[in-house]
This record gives sequence, C-alpha cells and structure tokens, in this order.
Amino acid sequence: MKILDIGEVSRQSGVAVSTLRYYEEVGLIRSTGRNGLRRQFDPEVLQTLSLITLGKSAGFSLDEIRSMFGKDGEPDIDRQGMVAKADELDRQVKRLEALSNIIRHVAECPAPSHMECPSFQRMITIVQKRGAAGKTKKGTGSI
Amino acid sequence: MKILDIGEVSRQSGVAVSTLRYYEEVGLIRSTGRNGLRRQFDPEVLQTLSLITLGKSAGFSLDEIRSMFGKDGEPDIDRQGMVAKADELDRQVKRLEALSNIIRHVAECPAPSHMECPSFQRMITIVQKRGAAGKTKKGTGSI
DNA sequence: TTACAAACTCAAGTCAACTTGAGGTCAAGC
DNA sequence: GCTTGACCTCAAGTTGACTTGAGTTTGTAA
Repeated sequence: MKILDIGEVSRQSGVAVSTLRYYEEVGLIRSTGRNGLRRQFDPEVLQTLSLITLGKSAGFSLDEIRSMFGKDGEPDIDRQGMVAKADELDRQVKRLEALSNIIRHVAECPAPSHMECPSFQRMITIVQKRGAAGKTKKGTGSI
Repeated sequence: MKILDIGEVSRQSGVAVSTLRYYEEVGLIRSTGRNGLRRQFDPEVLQTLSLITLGKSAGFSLDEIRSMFGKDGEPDIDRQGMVAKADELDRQVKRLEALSNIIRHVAECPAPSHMECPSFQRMITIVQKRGAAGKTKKGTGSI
C-alpha cells in the first residue's frame, strides 16, 4: 500500500487539509508517521473519513463518532448504546421520509398557505404524533 | 382557538422559551400580538415548531427552513430547489440506513478492529461508492 | 394591594467544528 | 543557489444556534 500525504488524502476524501489536521488533533484519525514535518497517512484513513463524514451527516458529534469508531479511546465499546443509536437512526429515517414528503408537497401544492392545506396539516399531525426528534442537539447533518 | 403565552408554547412544543424568542427574532415564528409585554401565540405555532424541529433534525439550517416554510420572506418559493432537497433527503435516508447497519454491525461484531472485518469493509465500500454526503455543512441533526 | 412567578429587553457569553493568518521548514526543479 | 509549492505550528477568529445574566415590568392569586 502506498502512503499518502495530507494533500492527497484531502483530494481523495474531499475533506479540507485544515480539517484533517483538526481531526488528527482531536483523535479521529491518525497519521502513521512523519516524513520530516509532513504527516504520512495510510490509505485506510480514507475509509475512516468516509465513516466520519457519514456519521456527521447522520447528526453525530465528533465525540460520538470517536466513541463508535475511534480505534482507541473506549477500550470496550458500549454495544448497548450503539444498538440504541441504530434504533434512533431508524426512527430518524422515518422522520426524514416524512419530511421529504412534506417538502415535495410544499413544492407542488398550489394552496396559498401550506398551513391551510388539509393534506399538509395531516402530514404534520402525523409527524407530531411520532414525536419530532431525539436529542435535538445540532442538526442531523448535511443535506 | 385559545391563545398561548410563551411558557405554554414552550411546554407543549418542548422548545425553550429563550429559543422561541430567538426564533421570533430571526423570523421563523410569529406572535400574534402582545398582552402588555407578553407575547401571545396562536396555537398554529406548534405546527410550525414541529416543522422547524423536523427540518433541523434533517440538517437544514434555520435559513433553509425559513425559505421552505417561512410564511413570508420568499414571495414565491423555489419549487425546483425544494424537489432537489427532497431528492437529497431521499439519498440521505439511504445513507442513514447504511449507517444504521454499520453501527449495528459494530455493536455485534467480535472482530478486534472493525477495519479488519471484511463485512465492515464491504459496508463502507458501498457507502463510499454512493458518495458520502451532500453539502456537509453542519450535521444532519439530532439523533 | 401586595407578592410573586412569569414575562420582558439587550448585551454578552458559550460551544462545536472548523478556518485563517502569520511566520517557518524543506525537497525538487530550474 | 534560489525560488516554489506543499507542508508545518500555534494562536486567534468565525459561524450558527442558542443560552445566560442583569435589571425591569406585569397579570393574577391570596
């Protein structure tokens, strides 16, 4: 396997160089060593970055992501917590599907105000019943 | 319809009083008037708040939410943009489902390091193929 | 009518997640 | 041998979305 320097990792992952340094600083990724000053990265870092990006896009904080996938830190991971997170993700999927429908409706409905449209109302009511969100700390990420 | 004061809205919506004031300030919600100093809210605000919470949980910024559902602001909404957002949401749903699977796998897989587990690898590869995320500006919210 | 909880305003503070800037190092090509 | 581009560090700045604090006002129950 060839080793990558930070610019190459950035190009292949789409993550900014400054962000990569930041991620290393907070322990989300690791460089395998240095060539002089320059960080050297194992190509595996690209997968880690995919996971990070995915996790962020699902609304997890960097801390949570580290605790799920970080190579070190948690010696034994919280399996129960992870299943709970997966369950919550599944609920989030339902919510997003609902929102997608609502947005599509708004895009197409000719009613002057959505609030007056009965089918809009119905969709919202359904969402409300279901309970809007879990933690609601920072958005779920990156649409 | 009875009119609600801010504390009641907060209780019923689960949104902090300070946040409600903030939302009013930035034009996401509107109070129908004042009773002395006190803001009076129409119960309809609860649905608006559901939408806001939902939108946040999907990773939309408050600006985006306003442009989708804000009563005023955009005189004619960007219908094409909204369909695009809905499409992106649908892609996000796929990603979250993938992440849910990955997390469940991590919770159950006995491999010492996920990176060495072939089925973990496979899942990540699939996610990578699909392209990790859209805008990637702020998490998608609130797991 | 007085006490008090619940509102209010406005400025300032906080937090995560980055980005920017200033100033420095180094290998490679001209 | 000198310039260039890609890298480096470290501190400080930025952004969005709120929260907190200090000081003030008010509707309602006792």
